[in-house]
Amino acid sequence: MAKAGRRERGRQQSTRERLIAAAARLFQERGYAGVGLSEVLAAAGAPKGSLYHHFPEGKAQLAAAALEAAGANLEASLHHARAVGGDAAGMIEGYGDLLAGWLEGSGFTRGCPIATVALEQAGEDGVLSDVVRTVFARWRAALSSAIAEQGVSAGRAERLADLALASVEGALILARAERNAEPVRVIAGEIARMVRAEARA
Amino acid sequence: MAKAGRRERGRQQSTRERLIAAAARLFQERGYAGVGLSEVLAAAGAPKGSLYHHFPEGKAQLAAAALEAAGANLEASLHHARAVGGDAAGMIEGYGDLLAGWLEGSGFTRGCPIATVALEQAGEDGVLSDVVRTVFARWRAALSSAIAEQGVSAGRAERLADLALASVEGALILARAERNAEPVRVIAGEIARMVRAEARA
DNA sequence: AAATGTCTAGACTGACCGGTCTACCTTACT
DNA sequence: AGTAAGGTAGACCGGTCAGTCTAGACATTT
Repeated sequence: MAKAGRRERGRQQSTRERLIAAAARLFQERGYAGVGLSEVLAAAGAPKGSLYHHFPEGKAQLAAAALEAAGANLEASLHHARAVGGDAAGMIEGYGDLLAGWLEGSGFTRGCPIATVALEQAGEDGVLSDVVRTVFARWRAALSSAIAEQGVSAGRAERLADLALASVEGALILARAERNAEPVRVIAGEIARMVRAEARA
Repeated sequence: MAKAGRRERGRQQSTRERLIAAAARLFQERGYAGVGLSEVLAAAGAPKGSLYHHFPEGKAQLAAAALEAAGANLEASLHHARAVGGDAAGMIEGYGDLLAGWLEGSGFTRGCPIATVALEQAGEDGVLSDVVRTVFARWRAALSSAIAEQGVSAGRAERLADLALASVEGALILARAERNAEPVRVIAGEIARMVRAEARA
């Protein structure tokens, strides 16, 4: 059986996975500086020793792993929304619906999983800024390739992808501030309409 | 001379004003939790006693005053951009240019003066959340009234204002992450074009 | 000049921060 | 059985956090 350690008991998560999940949720809710390690450890049910065993470089490394995981997760949802929604516009609408649902389901504590940290860290240059950059790039690529497949030129598709991404990110800020998910749906719908119009043309 | 204390020496700022200015800049750059009071005090050149004299409720009260001041400042810039730009679309373009200039001038450390704190505090309900809400509301009102004056219906104008606000906020996130102000200008131009089209119709 | 209220000044406090360290438990291999 | 490796457990460390407190500087009023 080679590698099956205690971490494979049933379908429970390993300590490492629990740490990442707890960190992702907390950083999403209150940002990097706003969350202490003790809180992450409590949420994950793990002692400090485990954290520094799995993430020897500490908080920043844990946060990088958490943002990466959350980014990959949302990227998968994007691709799923595209498959379900049919075209790029449907993808954007589905994406907006998904996020609006997250907002409402969490009492507006969870918006974009990386935006808060992205803003906090925008000035610094460390691992976190790098992760943020690559996650955004992947989301943009997913959007722009979907738009380009609708017969929009590559350059124009990238612009529209930027616009879609920015609008939804901004809508999430407004929605969380007002505790009302409507802006997210409205704005996603608005952008979807715009993309649809250009795809037809 | 009644009220002229030492604070009126020349055109220097009072301690209170320096505290607010320093706090506004630092919170804009790195968020609420990411900035310690000692750092604000050092930047303002003031001792702790002065802070707690002017802001007896401490950090939160200082931050509220700082966000309010920054919000009013940007609102004034919005109105100015409207006067200079001629119409609502010009206002949005001018607004984008202004923010893009801030970004570049600060090495991408300063974006929206309230967005970072808005996201950090979105879950909590304290003074800060209230200030964030009212500042966004005032920005939106400035935008939507300008758009409505172009012959767009009130309801539609509000939607477009939401879209403009959200897009620019989101563009600021992307721009700071990538250290490139272009998205801000491009997206502001895109929204301006959209508003112009609807105003003509 | 005495008194008053405003503001400055910074030492100090207890709590919490991220990070280190040693000890121990469990599993796998021999 | 013995041992090494992987992982868990939490006490502990210096530093920094927001906030309190006492003292005094300064300007104005009486």
